[in-house]
Amino acid sequence: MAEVAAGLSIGQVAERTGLSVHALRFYEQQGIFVSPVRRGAAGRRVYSQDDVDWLEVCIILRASGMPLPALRRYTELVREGAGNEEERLALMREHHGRVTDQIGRLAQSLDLITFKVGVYEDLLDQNGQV
Amino acid sequence: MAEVAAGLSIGQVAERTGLSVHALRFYEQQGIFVSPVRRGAAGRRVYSQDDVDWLEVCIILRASGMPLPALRRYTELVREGAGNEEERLALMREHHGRVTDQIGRLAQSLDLITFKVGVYEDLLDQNGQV
DNA sequence: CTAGGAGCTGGAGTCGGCTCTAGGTCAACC
DNA sequence: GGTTGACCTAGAGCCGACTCCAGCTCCTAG
Repeated sequence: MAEVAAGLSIGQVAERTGLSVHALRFYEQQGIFVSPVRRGAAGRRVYSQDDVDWLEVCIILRASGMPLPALRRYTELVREGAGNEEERLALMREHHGRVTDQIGRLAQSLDLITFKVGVYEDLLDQNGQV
Repeated sequence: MAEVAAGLSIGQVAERTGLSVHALRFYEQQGIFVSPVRRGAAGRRVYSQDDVDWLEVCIILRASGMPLPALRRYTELVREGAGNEEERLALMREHHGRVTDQIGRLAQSLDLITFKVGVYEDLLDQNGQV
C-alpha cells in the first residue's frame, strides 16, 4: 500500500497496464492524461493511482477502436470538469454506435467463416470415411 | 445478362464491390486473385463474375480483420486446387478464433461504454429535473 | 570509480493497407 | 483534330499508432 501511495514509475505503470513505456510517453504528449503527470527527482514521471485508473479506461476505449483524437477530446472534457456532460454523452453515444455496428459486421463475417469451416470439415470427414 | 457475360471493366468491378480501382490493382499485385485477371484490348483488365464472387469473399475476410498475407495464403491454397483442405481448414479455424475473440473483446468494451452512457444520461436527467 | 539500469528528450523509422501522382495509351464524340 | 474519359504502369506518399534511436542524466551496487 505504501508502495502505491508513493506513486509509480513509468516502468511500473507499463507493467501494470500492459502499455509500453514508449506508449505512455506518447499518450502524454498526445494529451491523454486528465491532469499533467507529476515529475519527481531528475524529472522522472510519477504516476498516481488515478492516472492508472484513467489509463485503464483509455485502454478499453482504444481496444474498441476509439481513435486518439476522440480520446483526446474526451480527456479534455473530463479535464474541464462538470458542465459538459452533454458533449461527453454525445461522444460516448457515437462510440457506442460504432462499436455496436462493428460487432454486427464481425458477427456477419463470422457467419461466412463458420460456414467455410463447416464446408472443409465435411469435406475432410468424407475423405476420412472413404 | 449479355453485359455480364462479356466481362467487367475495373471501373465496373469497383462500383459493384465498393473497392477502389486502386485497391483492385493493389490486390492483384498482392496475389489476391485465384486466377490471373484476363486482359482485353490495350491491356485492360477484364474481370469475370467468378472474380467478383471471389472478391466478395475477400472483402468479408478483410472486414473481419484477416491480414493481406493470410488472405494471400488462402488464395494460393484455393489456386492450387483440391488436396490442401486441411490447411484451408486450419487457416479458417484460426481466423474464426480471432474473430470470435475480437467480438468478445468488443462486447466487453461495450459494457463499459454502455455504463458510461448511462452515467451521463442519469446525470443529465437529474439536472433536467432540478 | 565504473558499470548497469532506469529514466529523460526530440526526432526518425516502421508497418499495414491503401491512395495518389506522373506520364502515357486508346476509343469515342463534336 | 482536339478533348474527354477510362484505363495502363511504376513508384511515391499518407495515415494512425506506435516503436526505436541517439545522446544525455541519475542512482545504486560492486
